Order: sequence, then structure tokens, then C-alpha cells
Amino acid sequence: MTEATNSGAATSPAKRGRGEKSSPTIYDIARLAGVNPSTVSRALSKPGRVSAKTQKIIEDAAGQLNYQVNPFARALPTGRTQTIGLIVADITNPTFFDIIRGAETTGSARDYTLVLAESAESPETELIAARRMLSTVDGLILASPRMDDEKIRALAADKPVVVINREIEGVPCVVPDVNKGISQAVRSLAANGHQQLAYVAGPPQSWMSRRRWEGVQAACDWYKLGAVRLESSKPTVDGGRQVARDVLASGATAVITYNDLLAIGLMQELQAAGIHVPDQISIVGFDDIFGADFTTPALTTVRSPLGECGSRAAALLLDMLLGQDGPAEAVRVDTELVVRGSSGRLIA
Amino acid sequence: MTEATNSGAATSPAKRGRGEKSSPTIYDIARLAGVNPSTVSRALSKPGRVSAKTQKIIEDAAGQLNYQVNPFARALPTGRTQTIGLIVADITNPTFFDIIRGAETTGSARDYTLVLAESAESPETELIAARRMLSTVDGLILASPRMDDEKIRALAADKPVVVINREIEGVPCVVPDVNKGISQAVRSLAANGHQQLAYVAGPPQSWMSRRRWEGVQAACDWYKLGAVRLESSKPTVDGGRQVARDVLASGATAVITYNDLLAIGLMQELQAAGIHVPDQISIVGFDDIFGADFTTPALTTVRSPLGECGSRAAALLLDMLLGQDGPAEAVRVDTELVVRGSSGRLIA
DNA sequence: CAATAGATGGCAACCGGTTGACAGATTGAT
DNA sequence: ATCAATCTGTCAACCGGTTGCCATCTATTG
Repeated sequence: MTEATNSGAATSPAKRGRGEKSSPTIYDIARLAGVNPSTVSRALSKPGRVSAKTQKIIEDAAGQLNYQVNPFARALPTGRTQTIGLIVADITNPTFFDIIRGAETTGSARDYTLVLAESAESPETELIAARRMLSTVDGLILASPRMDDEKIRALAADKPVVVINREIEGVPCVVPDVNKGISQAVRSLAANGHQQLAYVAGPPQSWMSRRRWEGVQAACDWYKLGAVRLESSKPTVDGGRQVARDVLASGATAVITYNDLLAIGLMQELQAAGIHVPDQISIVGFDDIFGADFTTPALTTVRSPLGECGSRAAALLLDMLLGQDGPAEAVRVDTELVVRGSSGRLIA
Repeated sequence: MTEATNSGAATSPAKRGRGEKSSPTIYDIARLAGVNPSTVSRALSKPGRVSAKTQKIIEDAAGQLNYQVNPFARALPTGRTQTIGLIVADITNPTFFDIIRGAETTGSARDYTLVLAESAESPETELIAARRMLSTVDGLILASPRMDDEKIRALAADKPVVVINREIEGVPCVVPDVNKGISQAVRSLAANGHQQLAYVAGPPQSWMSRRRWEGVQAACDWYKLGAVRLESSKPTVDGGRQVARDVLASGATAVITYNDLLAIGLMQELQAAGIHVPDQISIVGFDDIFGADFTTPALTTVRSPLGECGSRAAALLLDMLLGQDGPAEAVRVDTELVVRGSSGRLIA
């Protein structure tokens, strides 16, 4: 017996790449506890399947050996990996920081590890990343996906998928409900004397950008403001700078942008042109990203609770992994207007 | 033949959790190509080990079946997982965004997947996360780790580890070389008439904060400026606000902070108190994080190429996985002063 | 006290690749 | 033509858990 242990220990050390003292297995525990490996396996993963007495013996032995399951060995027969994947369109975009964080936090709270990939805003890269991931994770979160509904549904047919920032029939989704925040914003602008509003749109293929424009239109209708839509070249600070001349040309005195980056770039450019914000033009961003309050004046913005989206999506996914059905309806989280200095009374 | 394929497809569908049509294996390929599974394995992972002819047959068959290796099955006997882990102290801290991005980008360029975890600034959580990860990744990157040198060395003994933002004897490290940037900053401040400088320190256990203070001291010595060190409660915008009164009390006309967040908070608070930046006090941050140029005036800062650190660290790690030795010396990446509006001539 | 149901542990096959050992086929040198 | 050296493919064991099935043992019931 001792001899067996010994020889076992003697053969294995060089096994793992870099001198890792190959960790104890259920076989080691079984030998120590005097039971069959399968019993150890059951004791460790099927509560109640073995008697309390043996359970204890095995747990003690496991503790003594400082046992840790080998995730790969477990994943192989079961397919379970204790891992969730997250694909974001652009890692440099701070919008996603909070989503990543939310997902990581609730994931690790339930002992799931987060695997991260970026699609670089490309539908093709996204699909490839998703496919590659799908085989190694238990479920997938897609944040602001750029690929077709069809492709996403196909992925969702294979493994649980949750989508953030987009609604897709038949796939569980978590989306900020923009209406509340937008209507607060438009009401506030109307109350401050604005009559003509411009919406600076995001990428054409962005579902969320369309959604926000619809919300703006509806709110402007209600509050009797004129609304025009302006296109941006890209949803970044730079894109915001570039759209400044269109904004001026539009004659609007209030601007709502697809996201905060556009708003910040726009504000910088307007200020550089000698225009006073908010006295001459009010600017309202979207998302309340990190840094939105660094500007002078600080940016008024419709806060999307991105962190909450990430964490809700992860929670949803984990529930689905436990066998629950995804919600039939999209989960909506409320947005709200955060009033800071970049919006205010129009001083004509 | 067709029948075999067919029956294979027919028996397996219920296998994987949620109707995943269990993917083809090397056995399927072997059957289709009329060779032994081990030959398939070799053809697919040991270039040159099989003849060009069979190689082609097998590759065709693999392509036809749309084969993808099962990472777990591969990981089990080999230990290789095609995965690198990254542990950051705080996911909300934008400093790490760039590091994450750099690591993800160069990792995925070499077909490695990034696994992410956060330590929430706690040495204990960090160690636990690291241990848990270590068994499932090929190598680990620790960004601004908070745990003891000893613990890190212990981890490094098991698997390749690369550390960012800290130097540890015997462990490969990637650190910004602060001297160049700091001396540019101090020289610029001296040239603008400043004589008394304050350094606002970061967390006491931060290696990098000490390092920066040493750099500031040395540069101030050289340029004949007085330097005092002030403590901050926490390295955030809020911490920056709180340290404002100490800064004023110190009589310094120029401030270098441990990081940009402190600088931004400090600037906000000073401005709120009616102090003009940079006419009365110059502020220089550290890192050039996302948003550092959103402020008015935009923040002058010593840029740490965090993205490059992340990507260099990942590259280093991947090289080590290929069997190369880690560098004996820490890899240093240059910092440089980015002059924006928050620093300038002292107008007494 | 016999019959039976339920609890518990063991056996062995299996998940899907990897790899050392080996044998048959080729090739080349003599 | 002979023999060694090299190539190439096969066999089978193995990585470390999981799980269906069965045997045994215990507790319950008539």
C-alpha cells in the first residue's frame, strides 16, 4: 500500500509542465479513506448519495490532502465548465467596463469564472469568438452584439445565451428601458425653454441607437419639441467633435447624443468654437460612463445602469444553467436622468 | 459510411445539456479518413509526424466534418489549456482597463483566451483567485498585485507568472519606468517657476506609489525643488478631494499625484474653492487614464503605457509557455510627460 | 422469520484527446 | 541482393473525474 503510494508519487512529479507537484486526485483520497474512487466522486458532488459517515471520512481525507477538483476532468464527461463567456464589442469603450465588472462580480460570487473576448465591433469577429467560446463555456453573454438576430438565435439554440443592450425575439435579453430617462431629459429641456432638439445617432447597425432615437422622437412629440436626427461617423469623442458643425447648422439648442463619448467630444468642440454650454446649447449624453463628471461643465446624461445590466445578465444566465427557463419578456432596467451642468436654461 | 455518420448523429444528440449536437471527434474523422484516431491526433497537432498524403486526407475530413478540438479533452492529459489568467486589483479602476485590453488583444492574437478575475484590492481574495485560476490556466498575469513577494514567488514556482506594476526578485515583471516621465514633469514645473512640490501618495502597500515618490524625490533634488509627501485616504477622485486642504496647507504650488483619479478629485476641489489651476497651483497626474483629457483644464499627466504593459506581459507569458526563460531583469516601458492644461507657469 | 424495499458502496465503461512503444513499410548504402 | 536506418501508422494506456448498473447490507413489513 505504502509502496503503491510511493511509486505513484515517484512516477508523476515530472508530469506537469513546470515542476508542478501534480495535485491529489480522487484516487488519492479513495486510498486514504479506504473507499472506492466513485464513492469519493459522489461524496464530493452528489450530496446525500453516500452515508453521512463515509461522507465525513472522505471530506476529512480531502481536506487533509488539500484536494481540488480538476476542472477539465470534470468538464470532459459532463460538459459543465463553471465558466461563463462575455463578448463585448469594444474593450476600450468604457460603456462595457461596468458590464464586465457586473458580470464578473455576480459570476464569481456563484463560483463561476468569467472568460472575456472582444469583437472589435465586427460581426464576423464576434461570431468567430462566440463559436470558439461556446464550446468552452456553460453559457454566453453578448453585450451589444453586432451580428444578425438569426446567428444569435442559432447560438442560443446550443447553449444558454443572454443578450445585453438589444432585444431579440426568443432570446433572453437585458436592456435599459430608455423611455423613462429620455422623457425626463426631454421634459427638463422643454422646461428650460428649448424648442428644437437634435439627436446625434450612433452606429447604423446599433439596435440601441435606433431605440434611443425612437424614444427621443416620441418624447419630443409629447412635449412639442422639434427633433432632427444627425449621423455621427463613429461613437467616440472624435466622432462627437466632427458632428459639431452639423449640430450648429441644425439650429437645435439642445442635443441628446447616442452616448457620452459623443457628448463629450461635441462639448469640447463647441466650447473651442466659443459657444457656451449650457447657456447657448444644452448637451445631454447617454450612459453616464466613467468620467462623465470630469468635464466642465459636468455632463448631464441619461444613466444606463450598465453594471446592473451585466450583473442581471449573469444572474439570468446562471439561473438558466440551473435549468430555469429564460424570461419570455426582455428584462428591463430603468434609466434615469442625471442632471449636471451641461444642460440648463437657454439664454438666447 | 453514410450510415455510420448518420447513426452517429442519431445516437448522440441528447448527450450535451441543451440539445447541442455533440460535435465531431477525432474518432469520427478517423472513420471518415480510414485511419487510426491516434494518426488523426498527430496530424492535427504534430506537424510533420504523419506523411503529407495522410495529412491532407485527414485535414479534408476534418474540414468536411467541421471539426473543432475539445479543449477539455486536450487539457486533461497535457495540462495545456490555451488560456491565460489575469487578476486585477479593481475592475472599476480605469488604470486596469488598458491592461485588460492589452492582454486580451495579444492573447487572442496568439489564440489564447483571457480569463479575468478581480481581487477587490484584498491580498486574501487575490491569493484565492490566483490559486483557483492557476489550476485552469497555462499562465497568470498579476496586475498590481497586493500579496507578499513570497506568495507570488510560490505561485510562480508552479506555473509561469508575469507581474505588472511591481518588481519582484525572481519573477518576470513588466513595469513602467517612472524616472523619465517624472523627471520631465519636474523639469517642466521647475522651468515654470515652481519651487515647492507636493506628492500625493497612493495606498501604503503599493509598491508603485513608493517607487513614484522616490522618483519625485530624486528629480526634485536634481532640479533643486522642495518636496513633501502627503498621504491620501484612498486612490480615487474622492480621495483627491479630501487631500485638497492638506495640499493648500503644505504651501506647495505644484502637485504630482500617485494617479490621475487623485489629480482629478484634487483639481475639482481646488477649483470649487476658487483656486485657479494652473495659475495658482499646477497639477500633474499619473497614468493618463481614459478621461484624463475630459477635464477643464485637461490634465497634465505622466503617461504609463498600461496597454503596452498588458500586451508585453501577455507576450512575455506566451513566450515562457513556449519554453523560453523569463527575462532576468524587469522589462521597463518608458513613461512620458503629457502636457495639457493643468500645469503651467506660476502666476504669483 | 421470511420477503421486500431502500440505502449504500463498488465495478467498469466512458468523456475525447495524447503519447510511448512498436511493427511494418520505405529508403538508401554497401 | 542484404541489412540498417528512417518513416509512418497502429495499439493501448492514460489524464481524472462521472455515472449507470449491480451486489450487498440494513431496515421495514406482514
